[in-house]
Amino acid sequence: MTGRPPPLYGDHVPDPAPRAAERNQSSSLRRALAVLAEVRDHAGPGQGLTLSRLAESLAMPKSTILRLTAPLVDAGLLARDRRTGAYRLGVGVLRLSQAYLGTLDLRTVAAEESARLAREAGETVHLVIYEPPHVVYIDKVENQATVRMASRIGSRAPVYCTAVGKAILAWQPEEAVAEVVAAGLPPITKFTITDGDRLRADLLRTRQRGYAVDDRENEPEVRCVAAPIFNHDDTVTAALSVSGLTSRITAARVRDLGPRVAQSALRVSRHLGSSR
Amino acid sequence: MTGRPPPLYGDHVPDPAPRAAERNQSSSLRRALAVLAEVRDHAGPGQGLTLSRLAESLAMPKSTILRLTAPLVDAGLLARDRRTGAYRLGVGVLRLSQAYLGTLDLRTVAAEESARLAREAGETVHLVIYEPPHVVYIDKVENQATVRMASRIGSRAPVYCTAVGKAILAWQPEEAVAEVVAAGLPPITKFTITDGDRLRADLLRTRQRGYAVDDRENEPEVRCVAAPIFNHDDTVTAALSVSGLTSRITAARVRDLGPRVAQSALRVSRHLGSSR
DNA sequence: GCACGGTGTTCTGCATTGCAGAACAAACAG
DNA sequence: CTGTTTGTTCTGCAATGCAGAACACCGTGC
Repeated sequence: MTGRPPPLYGDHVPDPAPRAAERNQSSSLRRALAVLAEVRDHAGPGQGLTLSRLAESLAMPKSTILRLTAPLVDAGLLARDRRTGAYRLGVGVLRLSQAYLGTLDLRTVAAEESARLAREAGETVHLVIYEPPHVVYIDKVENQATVRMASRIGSRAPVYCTAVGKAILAWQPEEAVAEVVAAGLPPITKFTITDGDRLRADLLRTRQRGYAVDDRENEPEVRCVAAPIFNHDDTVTAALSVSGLTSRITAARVRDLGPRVAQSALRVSRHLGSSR
Repeated sequence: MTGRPPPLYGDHVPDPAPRAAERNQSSSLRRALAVLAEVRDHAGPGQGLTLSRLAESLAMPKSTILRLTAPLVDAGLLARDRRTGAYRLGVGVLRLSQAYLGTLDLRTVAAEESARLAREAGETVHLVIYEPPHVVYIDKVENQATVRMASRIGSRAPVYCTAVGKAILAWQPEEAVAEVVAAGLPPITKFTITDGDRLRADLLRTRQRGYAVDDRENEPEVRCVAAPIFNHDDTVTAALSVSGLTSRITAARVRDLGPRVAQSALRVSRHLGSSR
């Protein structure tokens, strides 16, 4: 999407014998999706992206964008401010994501367990899936008592500095870990693990005790305990976590919560057909 | 989207002089979006849509769908089951909706609805957000006919004696109500509710009928009807109201306005992604 | 075993369809 | 009013997507 390879735009290679696979790339469709991505990434709460700005940043003629844009607006994926004419995302995207979340059976299966965990722990519970190289939050159960955190559903987070990420990564093959390390481990807080060997040691401990811990590695005031959810083929593509402010989740509490989160995740795994 | 007019697909009108506007319709892009919509609408939790089924229901050749689909998959809007090859929505749609919800300016979303409400009711409409322990006026649409009231945008008001405040409070957890009561309910007018239990009873009625009423509780000559606006996570942090002088807004008129304000607020809620 | 109806995928000539520059219109700013 | 930005329409050119047919690939059931 952001990193679509060579057929960037404007590269007209006068290929004498263009293969079919190289011809049929739906360039217009790809460009339309590039427009969509551009609007998604650069559109502040205040204003959207104007036609000219889009044309400039995507290096396309305005007429092209106008043409590509019309169907997107009709479909509700884009909307146009009727005063300024600026583009923003449209309500249609909500329909998409709602439908998407509806198709996730993991969410349904885990719902009961998440709710119980949230109630018993009195903290916020998150459910994430693994979309390399990130984890994506697909469900959240909040305890009503605490200060509300921003809704995370749909947002992404790095693998190496979150409990859920590490819980998943710990059960991936070594290559996956190597890739994550190779991609770099930029520090988010001063507690973030930025060394590959230390990360591997942490993943080993995670496997041994059955749950992962994020001790202020992603947010300065948040501790987080997560356990892997095993698929029907015993691979790990999801995780369940309990997180909260450090004032509430102490080191001692982590040792109490860990096994309970692992238990909950295990029950979900069983529902999915895991043999664990 | 589902009801796009003539250029359905396959209608080749042998127009001798096709206008530019009729030529540039990005038919391929439109068809790609039709594919997306089809997957969105017909993809149960269990399985996705197979290529052949898509081709059949959309009346397109399989090769076309395959070609259109490739970029959508690359963009993450569609995903393909690696075993069955069936199409389902991809995680990319979450990124879209996440971005969409981030850019939402409540004012913009509510603007259209507020204007209509103001026009139909012929009274002043207010939009407020909840900033405990107050409500803050963030937009106002006046009817030109009446005497103008002092501009309220940005000003704060107590929760317990305004319709907007009560509309919001009625959908908060009991702790929030307790806090408000604990902070005290000083009388503003002689109609102000100053008793915690009476306030709770009023909030209960508000929940039951779907809108809140301020009967001269904040200003001696003003009646006000308000309804809650639900967020994308179905919490309430804003409200919409119609207010006017008691001479114009009678008790009977309140019963007429109530459901209409509730309707308007509901429409705004839907735009914000509420499932209500 | 081999035909079968069912998948998904590749290929290729044809012309429809999208391309982009230029020309136009409209809204501001100086 | 002239200049500079914006958004929009137009149109010749050919690149690009179109769709049918041909291919490869399962499984199932005579």
